[in-house]
Amino acid sequence: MRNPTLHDVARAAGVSYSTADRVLNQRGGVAEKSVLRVRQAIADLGYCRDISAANLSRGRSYRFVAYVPPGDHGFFSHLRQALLDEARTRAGERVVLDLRDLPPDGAPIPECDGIAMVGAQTEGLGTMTNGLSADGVPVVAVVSDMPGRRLYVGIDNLVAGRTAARLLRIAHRGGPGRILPVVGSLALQDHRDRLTGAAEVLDGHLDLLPPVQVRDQPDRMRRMVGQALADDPAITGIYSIGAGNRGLFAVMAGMARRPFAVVHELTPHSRAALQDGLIDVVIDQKPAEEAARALDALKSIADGEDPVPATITPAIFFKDNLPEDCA
Amino acid sequence: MRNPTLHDVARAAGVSYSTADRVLNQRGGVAEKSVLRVRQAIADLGYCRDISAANLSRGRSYRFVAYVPPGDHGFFSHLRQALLDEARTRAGERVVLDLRDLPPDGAPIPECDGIAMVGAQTEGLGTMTNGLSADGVPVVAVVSDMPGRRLYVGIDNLVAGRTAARLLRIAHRGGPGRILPVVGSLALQDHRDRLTGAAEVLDGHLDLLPPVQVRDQPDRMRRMVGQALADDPAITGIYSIGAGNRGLFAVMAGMARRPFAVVHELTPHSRAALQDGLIDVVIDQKPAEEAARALDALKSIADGEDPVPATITPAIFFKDNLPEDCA
DNA sequence: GCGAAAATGAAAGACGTCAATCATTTTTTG
DNA sequence: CAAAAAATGATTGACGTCTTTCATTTTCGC
Repeated sequence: MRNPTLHDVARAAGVSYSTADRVLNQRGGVAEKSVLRVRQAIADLGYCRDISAANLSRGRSYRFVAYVPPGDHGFFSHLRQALLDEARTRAGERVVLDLRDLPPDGAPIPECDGIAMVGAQTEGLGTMTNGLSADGVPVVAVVSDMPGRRLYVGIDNLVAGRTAARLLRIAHRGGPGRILPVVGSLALQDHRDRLTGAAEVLDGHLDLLPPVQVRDQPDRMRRMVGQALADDPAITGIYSIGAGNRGLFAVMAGMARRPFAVVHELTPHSRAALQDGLIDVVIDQKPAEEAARALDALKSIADGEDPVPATITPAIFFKDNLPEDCA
Repeated sequence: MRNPTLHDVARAAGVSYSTADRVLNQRGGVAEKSVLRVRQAIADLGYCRDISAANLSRGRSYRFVAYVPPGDHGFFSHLRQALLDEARTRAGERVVLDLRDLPPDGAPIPECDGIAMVGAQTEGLGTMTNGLSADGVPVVAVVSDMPGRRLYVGIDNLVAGRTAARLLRIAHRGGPGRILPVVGSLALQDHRDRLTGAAEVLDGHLDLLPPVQVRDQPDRMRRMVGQALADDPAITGIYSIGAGNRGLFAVMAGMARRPFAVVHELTPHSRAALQDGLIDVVIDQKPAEEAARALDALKSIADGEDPVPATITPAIFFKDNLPEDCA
């Protein structure tokens, strides 16, 4: 009925609790045949160490540090909130989260059991190998991947780009069209990935114009996209890959026949634009889910398990399937 | 640094551990002013009971029962597998899941800490009030809602229908079209909801034909949809609301100019059909996520917390954003 | 102010694991 | 075979909470 304990395992293996413990926790100094017998007993009984009891005993808490780029609005502020919320609901499971701004290059590595950080353009933690920072702390990349991390939790941006392109193709019904891609910067891997994915699916079906770079700035977005639309009235679709979409919405609000528009990230602004019919699709990476999965992963790693690479499938929102809670 | 313990709370409140415990666990027999002082101390220190320790002490395990309709293929078999997988990864957290077929009416209620069941057409557990079965066991509805449950974990079928309709509208680019809805049965609330949602969004834009009922049977689907398409060559879109889609794929495979097709649930068959271009969109309710959220909810309830109503946003799959793992 | 009732305090043994110590047995080595 | 080394067993006190028991103090009604 109840799960077997390590005592049961020891008894079944015909060894003492100490020996079973030495095997389980790899303390060494155990004869090969004893190791095998204990392993066998563990397998036979289906023993599964009680993590709660173990953590209680160790007096251990999961101290995690999350690094998120600063900014008190937009996507990253959502992510921050999601991380804090998620950590709070796990407070009873001894999870303590320390949320910080992305550190400058060469900042000291905090003493903790794991780090979640937005990858991207930063080198904050210096070189990492085997998913560990220089001090041996496991690092999980969130939202944006980075080299050397132990695990990446986030959407596949290539796939996101392909998704956007497929929606654009559907909206053109197989007919011709000209698509304007708008990126924050081509220096960002994420943006390049989305663009590449889109190009793959559009290729041979719709024309993909050279991308406009707006540095995630609304006013720049407004100016440059407005200009592009004026220069080329044949534009039938827009794929906004980065941030600063308020500028896009402003442009769209002033148009009679709008091109089909796909943007990223559900925010109060994009939500309103969707509802008002200024844009057609929002591809959202669900920061709440990313936060939850990131903490799951950090906990798994801290427990010595193999973290399950939870792929986040981006949500696709239209005017008609917006979630009720204001995001 | 470390979380305060109940001892700390007692000390801060100037009472004994016993009294603090009596307040925390509502054992009664405590003077009002002591209750207030303890509550204050809990708030001041931000005390949060260590659930692991509590469970360890109680020798408690979370014994949950899940009722899923029988069948060794298709959606429900996915759901079963997802539930088992999810339970296994939580075995270390004392979660024990007993997976059963949906019981006949009036079956005895198992002794356990919570029940997850697919709602729908069953009355298996008899009357429920306040989310509790007759024996006081909390019940969570999964996939399909039911009256009297404590919480529903699943997608909003109205929204799913609206989503499908929006995709159909996009695919028609504002032009005219005739949409054939295919349901399993109009007796199923879920199917009616999806149809209603679709009707809302299509209204005034595309013609929605009377629904075909195929009882989730592939051969019936094949026959009836084939007939409908032959009778009305002007059909430009199909929304398959229920199961039995293999029949649909067979019909589509024999057509030169296919209507735009939206179906539900990602299965090996629908996946293949999507990749082969036989259909255009799959709306999936992500059984793995539903399983995870259902267990989350049951655990929360068992811990006496208020479960967070985790809305599941259906995933929208095209040919280009299919997940890698075979579903 | 006296007895009864209510409130409080003190203590102890679980729960399953960890981590350490020390004694004892077995195996290896020369 | 004796000594050294390796392996094993036995035991103990945490960790934070639950639960129960029993003794003691405070409060209340009359």
